[in-house]
Amino acid sequence: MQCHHRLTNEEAFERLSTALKRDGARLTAPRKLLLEAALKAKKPFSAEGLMQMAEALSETEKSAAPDLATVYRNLAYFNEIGLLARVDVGGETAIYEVSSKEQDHHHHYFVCRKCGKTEALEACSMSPVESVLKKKGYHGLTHRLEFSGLCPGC
Amino acid sequence: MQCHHRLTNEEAFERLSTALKRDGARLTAPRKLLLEAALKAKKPFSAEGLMQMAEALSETEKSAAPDLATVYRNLAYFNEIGLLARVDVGGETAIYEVSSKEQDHHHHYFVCRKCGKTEALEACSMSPVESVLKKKGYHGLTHRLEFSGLCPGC
DNA sequence: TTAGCTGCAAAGTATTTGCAGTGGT
DNA sequence: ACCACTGCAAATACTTTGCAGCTAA
Repeated sequence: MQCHHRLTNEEAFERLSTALKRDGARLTAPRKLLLEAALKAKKPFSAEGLMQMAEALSETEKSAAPDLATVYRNLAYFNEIGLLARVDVGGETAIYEVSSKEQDHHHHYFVCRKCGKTEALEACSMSPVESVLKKKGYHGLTHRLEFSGLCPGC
Repeated sequence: MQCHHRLTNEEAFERLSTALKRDGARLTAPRKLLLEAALKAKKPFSAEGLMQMAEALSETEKSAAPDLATVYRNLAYFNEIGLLARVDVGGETAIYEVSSKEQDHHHHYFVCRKCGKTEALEACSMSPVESVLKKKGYHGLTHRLEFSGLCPGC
């Protein structure tokens, strides 16, 4: 199993247009700009962060930067259709990242209970739980394994 | 490996008093009330939720219910000393639960990306990653495995 | 007695919502 | 033309912080 293989731009836009058609939703300029910004991101981002990235892009394109409320609304939509995945790492702000190509994509983190330091881990171990979920009717699965405790310095 | 074996009340209070001594901190009435409330909880709780539970208890004891700010301060302290563990399940509010007896305690959840429905899972699979972390100097480890996707109804 | 802790109130940050106007399809 | 979507602004939710008085050790 492979980790961290994100969707390509083409795959992402195709997934979006399929969902849009299905939902009777529209491909607006802010929507497109936000997805482009998300795809360029090298790290998970917050709503605020995505808006700033879109802001930077909007100078290239002729459109204006999207409003924060619009960012939140689209983040929710992208998450719902599986384009982005919400990643809850200890902090107070919700952060997102582009979903992986594989259904069984997952992430490993370590979060220090004291200083909040986060470290990404490499090792992978696929859980047998996922197959149980699939049998129950869950779909579009993603999973995340997070460790917490105290880091060497704390 | 066993799951969901929470600390007993005695163990919890002993862990607290040890930490208090070490930190030069004090066992105050609100602190005690909050821990008692947390220990009685049958489900993970938010700051608001813990305050309400403490409120209920405070009628039995003769003390008053703690202020919300005090709840947040103690939640942070309890989390730091490993008495409680912060559990980030999709939502916007931080929730906590009483830590397990074992160091390698973990939780399995499924969170629906659309309706937010959360389901607790039973299966366990210990990750080999934890031993790597221990070698690196991390301690007081806990881990959590969370699945997300769409539930049968969505 | 001396800090740590608390309640209260105010500030700060994150996220959501109402609404009138704009723009995809 | 219809209706989803947007920007703007206000509302809401959550969490943190400052401070003066209280109290455990």
